[in-house]
Amino acid sequence: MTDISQNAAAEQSVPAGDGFGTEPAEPGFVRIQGKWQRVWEELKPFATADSDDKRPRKYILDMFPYPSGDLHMGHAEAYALGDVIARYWRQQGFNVLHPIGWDSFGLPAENAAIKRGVDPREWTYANIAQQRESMVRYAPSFDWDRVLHTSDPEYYKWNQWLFLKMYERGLAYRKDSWVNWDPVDQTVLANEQVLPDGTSERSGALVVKKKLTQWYLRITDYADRLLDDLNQLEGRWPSKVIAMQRNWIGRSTGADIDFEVEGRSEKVTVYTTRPDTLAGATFMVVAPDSDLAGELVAGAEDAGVRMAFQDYLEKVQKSTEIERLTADREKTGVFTGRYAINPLTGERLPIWAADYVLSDYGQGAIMAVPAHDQRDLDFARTFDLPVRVVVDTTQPVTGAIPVITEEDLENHAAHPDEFDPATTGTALTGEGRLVNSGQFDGLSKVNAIAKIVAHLEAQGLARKAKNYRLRDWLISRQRYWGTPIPILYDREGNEVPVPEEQLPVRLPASEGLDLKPKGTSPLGGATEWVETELDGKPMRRDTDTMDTFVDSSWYFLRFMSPNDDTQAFDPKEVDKWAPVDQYVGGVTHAILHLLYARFITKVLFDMGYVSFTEPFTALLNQGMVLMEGSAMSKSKGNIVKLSEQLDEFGVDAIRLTMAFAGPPEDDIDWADVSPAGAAKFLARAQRIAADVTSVPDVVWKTGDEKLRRQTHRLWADAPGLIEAFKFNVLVARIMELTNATRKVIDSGAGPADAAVREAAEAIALTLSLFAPYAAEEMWETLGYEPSVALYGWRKADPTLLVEESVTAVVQVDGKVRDRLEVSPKIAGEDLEKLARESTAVQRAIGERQVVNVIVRAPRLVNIATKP
RNA sequence: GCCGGUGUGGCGGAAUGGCAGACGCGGGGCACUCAAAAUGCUCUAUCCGAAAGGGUGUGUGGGUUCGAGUCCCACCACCGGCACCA
Repeated sequence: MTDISQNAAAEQSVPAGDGFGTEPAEPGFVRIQGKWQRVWEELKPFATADSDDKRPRKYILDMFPYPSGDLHMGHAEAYALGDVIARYWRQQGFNVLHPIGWDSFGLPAENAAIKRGVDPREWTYANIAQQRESMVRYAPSFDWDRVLHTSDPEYYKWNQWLFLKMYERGLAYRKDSWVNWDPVDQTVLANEQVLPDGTSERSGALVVKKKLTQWYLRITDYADRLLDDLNQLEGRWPSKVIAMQRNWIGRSTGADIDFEVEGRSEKVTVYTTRPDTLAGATFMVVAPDSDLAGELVAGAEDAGVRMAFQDYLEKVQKSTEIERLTADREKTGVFTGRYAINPLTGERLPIWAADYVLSDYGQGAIMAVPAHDQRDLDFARTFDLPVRVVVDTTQPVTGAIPVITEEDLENHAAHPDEFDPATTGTALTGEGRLVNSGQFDGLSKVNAIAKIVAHLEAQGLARKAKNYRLRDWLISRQRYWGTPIPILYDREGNEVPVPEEQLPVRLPASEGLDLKPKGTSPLGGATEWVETELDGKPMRRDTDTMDTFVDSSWYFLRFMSPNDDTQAFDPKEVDKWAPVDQYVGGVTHAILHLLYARFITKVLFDMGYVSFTEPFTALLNQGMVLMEGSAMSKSKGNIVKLSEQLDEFGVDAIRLTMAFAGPPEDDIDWADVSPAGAAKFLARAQRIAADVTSVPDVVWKTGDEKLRRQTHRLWADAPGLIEAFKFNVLVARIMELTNATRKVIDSGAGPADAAVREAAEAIALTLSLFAPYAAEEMWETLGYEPSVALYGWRKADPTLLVEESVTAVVQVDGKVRDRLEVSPKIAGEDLEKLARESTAVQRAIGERQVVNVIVRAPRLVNIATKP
C-alpha cells in the first residue's frame, strides 16, 4: 500500500466538482471563487438597472469604509449582513441600488505620511486598491460602476459647494471661542470627538481648551427638528440609537429669569428648568470664564475679592478637562463681591463664580436653589450658604392639584427635620407642593412653574426658554488631508466666498509641505496656493480643511448619480431612490455620523434639493466581532486576520458564520463560533445538488409530499425571517431542509424524486443570500444558467402548508401528560373526548376532581383539577 | 446619578401567552475502514430510577392566567450610552 494509491482513493471519494477536495495546498473553494468572480465580472448581475426599469426599487446602503489598511473581521460582518438584505430584495423582484465607496480623507493617511514620508494620496489609494480587491473576493453584491472616493476632487468639489450654500444661508459661520484642542494631533476637535474621560477619540491625548477663530455649522438651529423627527424613526431604528441621539441633543425647557444686580443698570439673566423654586434661590452662580463674571468682579469694591477671583480663574483655566469632568469632586468657587435681588422675594443674593456653571450653556449664570438641586446644595454646604425648602416633597402630588387644603397646611407645619437638605445633604428633587413662596404656596410643580413664569412675564422679567446640550458643529481642522474650506480673505481680513464656478479648490500637492502637526494648517506653507486673487484683488485662502464628517454626511446622495460633474446629485435620481431604505453599519456612528447626515438632509430639504427630511428610513446596527471576550486589538494580541480566515475556510463559510452566529445586532465572539462547521454544512448542501438526478423541468407535484411540505414551509417563512433580520433562524431552517433532503435521498424516495430537486433548488436559492459561491455552484450543478442571484424566490403552495395531522398536547394542571396525533380540523369536543380517554391523562388525574377543561383545538387541551 | 439593553444547557443561540432548549458547536456511541481522515446514523438540560416513569428547570422574589422564558410589580447581576447642561 503506497501513499500514491491512498491519495487516489481519497480523491475518488470526493464527488467531482464539490469543491471541497482534500489537497491542503488549494482547497476547493479557491477554484470556485475564482470561477464565479470571472463570471460575475462579465455578467455584472448586480449593476443597478436603468431608469426605465419597471421593477420597484430598494436602496440598501452599507456604511462605507475608511481605507486604513486591509478589510478586517468587523467589515466582514457588516458587509455580509448588508448583502443578505440587498440580495434578498433583488430575489424578491426589486431593482436594488447597493453601492460602495471609500471615506478616504482623514488623519490616518496624514499620520502615515508623516511617519513614512510618503504622499497621503499614495497611501490612501494603495489601501483602497487593496480593500477593493479583498471586497471583490468577499463578494458583496455591489454595483461596481458607482464607486466614489471622498478624497477625489470630483467628490470634494461638492463638499465645497455644500459649504458655500450653507454659508449663503448663514448656516456656516466663523466665531471666536474656546475649542477642544488635541495637543498630539495639533488640531481642534468637535465636542463629539472628545471622549467622556476628556481625551481625544483619535489620538487619546488629554484635550485642552484653546481660544480660536473657527468655522461652525449651525446645527443647533435644527435641534428641535433633529429631536422631534426621531419619532418617525421609532421602530425602524434601534431604540438605543434613538435614545442616544435624544440624549445628545439634550433639550430642556424652562425659563430665562432676569435678576436685578445692585450697582448695575443691566439685569442678569439666568436659565432654569425649575422656576417653581425661585423663592428658594439663596444665591447666584456665574461661570468664572464668562465675560459676565469678569465684569461683575471688576465692579467689586474689595480689591481682595478681585485678586481671589483672578487666582481662581487662572486655576480653572489651567485645570484639564479630565479634572473638571470628575463627577463628585469638591465644589470650588469664589464670591464676586456683588449681589442680585430675588425678583420674587426681594432678597439680596450673593453672586458667586464657580466652575460647575458652564459659560456656554444657557446664560452662563444660574439661580442656586440648594434645597432642591444637589449641585447647588453641595456648593452651599461647602461655603456655608443658606438653604431654604420651598417645595414640600413629603406628600408627593399625583396629578395637578391647584390649591392646598387646610389639612395640607398643617402637614407642612409638621414638616419633619429628617428631610431638611441642610442636615441630610440630599436635595429634594421630587414632586411636591410649594411652601414659603407667598401667594404661590400650595401649588403643584407644574402649576407653580406656569403661574410663576406668567407672573414674572407680566412684569417683563421672564420668558419661556429652551436649551440644548447640542452645540454648533465645529468643522475647521488644522490638517492637510481634507477638503479645503472655499473661503478667501481680502487685505482687511473680510471673508469672500470662492465663486461656485471656480470649484473645486484643489488641495495643493503635499510635496514640500510640512505635514507635521504644529498648531496651524500645513496648507499655510503652500504659499503659491494661499496667495491668490479674485477679480484682480489679492486674496489669501483659508488654510483649514473640513472635518471628514462633512464628507460622509451626504455621500448617500452622491451614489445616485456618482459621475455627474454638473451637480452634487441628480434630483431626478434622488426622487427615484432616496431616502435609503435600509442602512447598515456599526453603532459606533450612532451619534456623530448619523446626526450630521440627518442635519445635512434637513438643510438640503429646506433648500429644496431633496423632498424628504430623514436620510435613512431604517437602520440596522451590527454588533462587533470579538475574540475571547474582548474587542480585537494589537495590545491584547487577539486579532483574528480576515485574510487568514478566508484562506482557511473560504468566503462562503465566513459569511455564513457571520449570519448564523446570532441576531445581527449582538456581538460575535469568534472563539464561540465555528467557521469549520459552516464549511461542513456548505459541502453537505453542495453534495445534495450533486446527488440530484432529475432534470430541471421535472414535475414537482409528483415528489415526496413530506419533503415538499417542508420546502414550502421554508418558502412561506423565509421572507418574514429576513425582513425581521432573523438571519440565523433562516440559516437554521435551510440546514433543516438540507438534513431532511439528505434523508430522502439516502433512505427515502431517492435522488431521482422530484421533491429532492425542488428542495435542492430551494436550498440553492435561499443559500445564495449567505454563501453566493456555493449557491452559484449548486445552481449550475442543478442545470441552470447563472446567476442564481437573479432568480426570484418561489412562493409557497398554500395547499402544502396545511398539515395532514398535528400533534395535540394534553396537559393536566399545566403539565404535559400525553400527545395525540389528530386531524388539524378536529372539533373541540372530539379532541376533549380523546384527551379524557387517554390512559396517561387518567393516571395523572387519578383521584382528583376535574374543575375546568380548556380546549384549543387542534393543538392543546388543558385539564385543571383540584383534590 | 439618569437613560437604554440583556440574563435560557458545557458554548453560540431558538421559541404569535400553549410540547422550553429548534439549528449549530463541543462531547459520547455506532457504521464504513487494516487504521485514520472524510462521510453517514445516533445519543447529549438536570436529578431519582435498571427500565417504565417521575421530580426540578429560562437571574431572584411576588403577581395576573386554565396555562408565563414570554405580560405586570419589586429586586439582583452584567453590558452600553450620557453625566456639574441648571
